[in-house]
Amino acid sequence: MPTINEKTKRAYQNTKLRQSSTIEAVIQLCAEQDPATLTTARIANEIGLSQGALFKHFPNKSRLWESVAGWVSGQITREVFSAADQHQQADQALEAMFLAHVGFIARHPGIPRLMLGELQKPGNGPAKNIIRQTLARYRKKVIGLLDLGIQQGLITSDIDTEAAAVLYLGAIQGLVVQAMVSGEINTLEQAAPRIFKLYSASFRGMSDDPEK
Amino acid sequence: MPTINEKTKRAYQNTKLRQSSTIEAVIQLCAEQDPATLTTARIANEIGLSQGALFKHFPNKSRLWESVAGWVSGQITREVFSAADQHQQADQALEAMFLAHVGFIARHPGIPRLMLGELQKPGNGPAKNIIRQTLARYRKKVIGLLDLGIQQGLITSDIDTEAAAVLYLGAIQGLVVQAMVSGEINTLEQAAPRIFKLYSASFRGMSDDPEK
DNA sequence: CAGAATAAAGTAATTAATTACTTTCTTTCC
DNA sequence: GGAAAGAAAGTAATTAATTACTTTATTCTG
Repeated sequence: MPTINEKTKRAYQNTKLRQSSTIEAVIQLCAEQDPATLTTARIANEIGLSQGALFKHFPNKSRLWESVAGWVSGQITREVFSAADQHQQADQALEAMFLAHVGFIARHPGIPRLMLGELQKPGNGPAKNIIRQTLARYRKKVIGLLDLGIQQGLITSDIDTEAAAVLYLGAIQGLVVQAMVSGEINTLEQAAPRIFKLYSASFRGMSDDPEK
Repeated sequence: MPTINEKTKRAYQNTKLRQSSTIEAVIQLCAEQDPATLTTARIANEIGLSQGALFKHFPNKSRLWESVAGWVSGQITREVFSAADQHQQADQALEAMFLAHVGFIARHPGIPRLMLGELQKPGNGPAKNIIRQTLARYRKKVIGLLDLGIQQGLITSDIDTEAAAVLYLGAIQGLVVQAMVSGEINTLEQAAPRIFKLYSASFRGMSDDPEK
């Protein structure tokens, strides 16, 4: 009953399977290579396929990137948002989101390179737009949670929510880029809580510490 | 006495002049194009030179990138550090540094793309190392100022300085990437003080507001 | 067996670098 | 100071390698 390991066993796989293998391979490869230098030959080789055969499953390279961007967008949104939705208190939701995002990146180290690589390109490519929309949705979620936190009295009411959203995303980026530079992806999850604690100090501010 | 406008007047320019023109052109081009797609032909055309002639002034493309990285590193370090050194109080120095950095990027919008593009590449290319060292030096400067601020009683003594340095760089990155995504470089300098104000709230924390 | 999947070979375009040769600038020497 | 000689900077064309994508023929699979 070849249900689970169908991917590795069968020699001839249908397009749907090949597509998902390809996306997985691209994300894997981005962990060790600049996306801009990723060739169709390298991708095909990674999934044990000839270069030409790749084009039976994707009409062109641009569409391939579009698929990858779509997968990343869906996955990151699902994981991060669901982490947030498990908490009633806004500050806890923000922290859960933060840690979920960093954890996701730690499990898929190629993704920052992938996203930055797309945003790098000027103009409005389809893949870039997907990433852009994902960031915009993310931003709105953060602002929404900050507003909720103000209502709940957990966040200073005089906070600049737009700036706080930028700083939130910047905190993640800073963390990730720092890890990318030093080549230590393993330190990511370890450092994440420290960064968030500092970040949250900017909007807790006040003197009231209910838990201590 | 052809001293000033030598660049535009002379048809045959010496290597030193051509090198600086090339660096300038590359940074200019990065503002509107992905560095990874920048060809020697495009660069040569920008400075009014044939493609082949470029190799009279640089032995190869890699060395060209190295020169560009070196220029960026020197310039950013000089401008940002000198801005910081004009203040005695650590918090003011940090703010001046922050604004100087953002201002520098606003004047050279291609630089983030350039630096991110280099950091994108895995391995240890010479150009990447220059960028890496620049960031490391920058990080140390920030940590040094935070320590000074603690001594001066301007910064909470229980602060996690390493995390604060990461968040500092992340704040700039977040700001810049946000602007890159939305395509609005003009909003950069406008938003910068708001971000820094929020950032600094994370280490001022306490209730004492000497100025209000 | 019929259709889908694959490998293998081919194409046209692009790119960094080289080459053969020309033009301009700089130095030398009378 | 001015011509002659040499160094430096320039062009235009070419090369070898690489790339995304196509075509053809073969092999697997329901």
